[in-house]
Amino acid sequence: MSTTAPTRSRKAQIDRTATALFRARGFAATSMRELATELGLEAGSLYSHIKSKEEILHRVCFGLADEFFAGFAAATLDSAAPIATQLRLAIEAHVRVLTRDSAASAVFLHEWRHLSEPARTEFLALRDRYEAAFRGLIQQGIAAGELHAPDAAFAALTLLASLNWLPAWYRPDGKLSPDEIAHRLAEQLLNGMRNYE
Amino acid sequence: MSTTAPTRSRKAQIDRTATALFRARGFAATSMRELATELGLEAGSLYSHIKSKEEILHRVCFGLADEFFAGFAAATLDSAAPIATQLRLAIEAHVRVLTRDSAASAVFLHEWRHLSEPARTEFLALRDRYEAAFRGLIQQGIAAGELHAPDAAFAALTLLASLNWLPAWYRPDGKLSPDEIAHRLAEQLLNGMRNYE
DNA sequence: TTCGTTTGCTAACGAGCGTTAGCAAGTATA
DNA sequence: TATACTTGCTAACGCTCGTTAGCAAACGAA
Repeated sequence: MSTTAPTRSRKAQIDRTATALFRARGFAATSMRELATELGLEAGSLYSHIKSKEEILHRVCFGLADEFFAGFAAATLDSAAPIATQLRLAIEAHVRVLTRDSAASAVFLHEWRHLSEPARTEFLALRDRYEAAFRGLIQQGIAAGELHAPDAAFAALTLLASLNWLPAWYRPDGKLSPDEIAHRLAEQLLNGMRNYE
Repeated sequence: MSTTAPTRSRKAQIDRTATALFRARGFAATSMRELATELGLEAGSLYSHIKSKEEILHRVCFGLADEFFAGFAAATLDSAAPIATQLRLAIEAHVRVLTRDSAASAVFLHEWRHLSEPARTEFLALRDRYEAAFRGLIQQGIAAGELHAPDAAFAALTLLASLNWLPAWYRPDGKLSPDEIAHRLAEQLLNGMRNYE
């Protein structure tokens, strides 16, 4: 294990730096020479650790997909709990993933289109499954009378859209902690902004 | 006027085709040769009509910014109207722009980062101004007791995030018309999803 | 007819791209 | 000390990129 540890860390370091660049400039506009320079290497040296540029993107996108699914599964473990509670937990889990690594999240959200087939199709299938999970939760909530919405699919899209905008403005040193952000998002989405006096 | 009409239309045709490609592949991953082929031209011929690839992006991004500002101004013309009404009108205006040309909207939302300075900074300033306009409206609503939210800035971000996800899934031939979409978005954002029986 | 504009072509430029081959130094294990 | 692996270099490959120069056909306006 100790023999492979240095490899892993160098590889992980490449992934991290690449993720930051992919986020800032986009996948296509980031060159391997830029990435190498950022790491203090020559471009060719990168290929002692990775197979291709796209391999990095693949790892980031699918790695984050795993995290999102794991978070959702944990949030809905207690299927007897009120749907509103499960939904709140799922929102919090989602926000936790987004805030733990907002650069990787931004890449996950925007750069997946540069995956070539068949990875691209596989990725979209995963994303659809995740959206469907939220949609199903909302549908259950409507059926149980806990939630109201004219269209669960529409509500799910709006909900995820609000959450997924987070990496665009979240700063780890901002005034709101991830938990506070998750709480406010859940409140606002569940209660709306209208004041009934 | 008839002498400049063909020019305009050819240029506009290039802009439209480029916008569709920029949306589908991203600005950096779209080549001028690809664009030319799509138009039935050779790459060099494009430069009889445009000055550079970035010029197209610039026109799309700043053109849409104008449309968003015009829509907001029209929605808030009657400043004596209830804030909830103005906000609803502003949401509808925003959705109308997004649905009228969802390809250009997607480029506006995601590809502005490929503008070079100083255009990039100018663009971000415009975007900030637009966000501030929504934030101001929400603040007024909170002060007037029509809306409730712990943080107007937070609420504005969430609201725009929900709206701006629209180009990602909107289809002109879908079952919901732009007006219905705008109405539902406004309802859901103002009322939330929780059911109070 | 003449003139200017629009439109488009071919050919090429310098530059940068992702990636590979071959080599070598360092390091940990046996 | 011998072995294997990690890490990184230099040099170069074939390719694509955005863009330009120069030329030519078509066409409306005078």
